[in-house]
Amino acid sequence: MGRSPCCEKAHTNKGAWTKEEDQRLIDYIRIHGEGCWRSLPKQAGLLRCGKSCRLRWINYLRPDLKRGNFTEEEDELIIKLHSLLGNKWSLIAGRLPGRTDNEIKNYWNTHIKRKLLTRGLDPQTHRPLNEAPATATATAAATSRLDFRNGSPPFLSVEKINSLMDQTNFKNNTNSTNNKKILLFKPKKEEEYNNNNNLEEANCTSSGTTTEEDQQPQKPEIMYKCGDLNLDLSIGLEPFQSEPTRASSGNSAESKLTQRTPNNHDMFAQAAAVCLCCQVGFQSSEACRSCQCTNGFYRFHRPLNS
DNA sequence: AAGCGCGTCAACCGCTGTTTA
DNA sequence: GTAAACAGCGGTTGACGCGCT
Repeated sequence: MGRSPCCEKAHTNKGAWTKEEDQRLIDYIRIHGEGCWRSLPKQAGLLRCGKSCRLRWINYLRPDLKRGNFTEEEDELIIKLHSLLGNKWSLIAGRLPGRTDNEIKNYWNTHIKRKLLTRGLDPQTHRPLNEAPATATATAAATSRLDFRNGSPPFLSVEKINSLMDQTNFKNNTNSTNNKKILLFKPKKEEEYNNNNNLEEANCTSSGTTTEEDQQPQKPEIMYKCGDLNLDLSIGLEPFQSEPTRASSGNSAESKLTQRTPNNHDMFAQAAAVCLCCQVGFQSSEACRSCQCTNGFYRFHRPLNS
């Protein structure tokens, strides 16, 4: 049963790539495109395993990579995304066009960590360093960020949600049956209700302020979902039941979208997802351009070919 | 000039969820 | 239904370059 072995691991090169190997990989992908990493090395004449080829292409050879020279805006976006997502480098990279998860991870460890420390902030919790450890531990788990650790689904603090609502056009509801707070996005302008084909614009271009007249109750709430990022922004007044899944699995955030149980289905279906770029105040940034609306659902797109 | 320490980053490793035979 | 490989992720390692002594 099962598949046949992917490659002859005994006869593969390791370590730094040579220019010739790079060129072979580039030439091959230019002609045949990405994917099928298993058969790629053999067909491209490379003595590398497919995994190594994929990594080399994604992290180094892809033509759309920026490489180096992080801007101040990117710095701040990374910090904010990290405060929400934790060490989900691939998700963070998905919001930064031209950046790879590996590059961001390295940049975080070499630059941003230090930057936060000089600001007196804990790089992991994003809370002040002088905060009492016990308090910090308790509040970090309960209030600081989307917590994927220990397999728990993410949850946000009331203060985080209030903060996000201040920055965006959110309105909160309390679902008493589920004992969970649900965020509902409401576009500012009435015409945005009449323009359902442009929901993404309604979100991405909305300003951070909401006036009384904007709160028009006769209009239905428009639910936004985030396709490939689990921004199930509900908060548990007590933590969710932990799922026995591996916390660090990169695709778990996505797969959980389809792994919801009937018990929490309603809550999940109602949970609003948002454009993170807008959420963290980068509506006008380049990062926001990766947002895309599909079938009425709000989606984030990873950079090309990632 | 040599030795050392430190920072950077490409690449590897090991793990998990998904896919496929 | 099961087992094995694939794909992709986060964590870690080690080579390299640079600055300081």
